[in-house]
Amino acid sequence: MKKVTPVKKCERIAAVDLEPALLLAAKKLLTEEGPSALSIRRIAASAGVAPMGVYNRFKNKSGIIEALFRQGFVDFDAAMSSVEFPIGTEKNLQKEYLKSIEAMGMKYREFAIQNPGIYQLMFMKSVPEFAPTIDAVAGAFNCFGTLVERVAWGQRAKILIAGDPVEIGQRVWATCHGAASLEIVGITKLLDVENHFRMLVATLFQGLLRESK
Amino acid sequence: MKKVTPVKKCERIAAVDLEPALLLAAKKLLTEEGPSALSIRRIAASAGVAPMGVYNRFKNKSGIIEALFRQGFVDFDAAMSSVEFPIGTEKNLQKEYLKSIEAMGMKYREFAIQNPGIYQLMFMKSVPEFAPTIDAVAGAFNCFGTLVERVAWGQRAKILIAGDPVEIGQRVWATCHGAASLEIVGITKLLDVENHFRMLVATLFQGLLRESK
DNA sequence: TATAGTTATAGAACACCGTTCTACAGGATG
DNA sequence: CATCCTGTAGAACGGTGTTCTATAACTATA
Repeated sequence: MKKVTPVKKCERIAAVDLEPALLLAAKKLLTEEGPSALSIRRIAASAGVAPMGVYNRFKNKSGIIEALFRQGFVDFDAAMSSVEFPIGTEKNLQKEYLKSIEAMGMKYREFAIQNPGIYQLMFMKSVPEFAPTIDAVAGAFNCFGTLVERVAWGQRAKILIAGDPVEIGQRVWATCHGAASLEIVGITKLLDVENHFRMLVATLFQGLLRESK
Repeated sequence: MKKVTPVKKCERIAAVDLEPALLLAAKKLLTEEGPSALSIRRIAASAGVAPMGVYNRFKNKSGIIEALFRQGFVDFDAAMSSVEFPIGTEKNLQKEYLKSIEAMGMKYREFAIQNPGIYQLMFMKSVPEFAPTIDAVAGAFNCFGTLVERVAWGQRAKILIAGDPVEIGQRVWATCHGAASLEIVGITKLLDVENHFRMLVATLFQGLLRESK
């Protein structure tokens, strides 16, 4: 028998583009019913296919969840990067800088509460059996770079205190994450959570300012 | 046949005190293998009993998890309350106050990283199918009262800025939780995470101080 | 002491889960 | 047309939470 070069997957045309349909179904289940609804059978059924349909497109359950994880960081990065940043008008620089920082904080919160399922998947290990691969984690850390750059920018402009911008960026991130995650899981007695978030970020940056009050 | 008053459960003497054994087994599984190891069958087997042994002591899986949840907050409260608080020596009051705040923060982190399974159960919805009852949540909020009191104390001593102590307490909590939870799930590039935690709390309180720098 | 009533127990059973295996249908290649 | 490969559905395996059933053990009464 003659040996035949296998037909490459990309050369075949699928009847329907199943992979996006599966991802969409998974995201929908995660958003509407939470992590425990994320089962292979339910994802497959939502996309109108047998469980094997998932295994044909992804390695296993972790595979499809990792795809959600990665897409989440892409969307997150887009959201954060959409926040305007001051150019450098000299006069009200500090004021404008802090305004854009506040806007970033509020954008962070907005992403978290509008995509709680994805947010928990990204930052809160909400699917116990899922651990992202090293590669996916590296991709996730890319968005952190944007934050670090903006911290470093504030330091160069003599607005923020000196120090490792990565470490200070992590302080900012931890602060936003703390408030957002407590809000998502509903651990708060506050009525105006949005204002609380704003005040928290403002307090942190008050402590990060180079100049005295 | 004569109607007999049922024997009350508390009057019976169990062969072994199974309930604590089950809770201990559950805690051990959670700590050593994570939330996905928390199955009725494994808990029961660890305690040397059939699955029904769990249902005889607790309503269902949520029941035994809620017991872990409640015990977690008791332990947490004990840890936090163990931190010394300044009496009021007038002279170095602010310094001592901030020192005790730092100690509380570090105690918070210590609890989280020494009991990551329990911490995630308490604050991070790590068991998707478990939601604490209203009663359990109310108990959980008790520990928050300690923090609020200490914030209010700092306000009365003119150390901290004015404002709703509950809201400000939540700022402190969110900050500690953000750093601790990111550390637990391993989302950080920092080498000295302990120092980062310390600096973060210090930064927040720098922003909460009434006096200028 | 003997009997009746209650409880806790083990084990089977049900529906679900992730995953793997098997058999089959459809299209591309020779 | 014959062959090969791929994607599919469905069954199957061991796991899960939960419920049901039958039995054993224990308490309380006659």
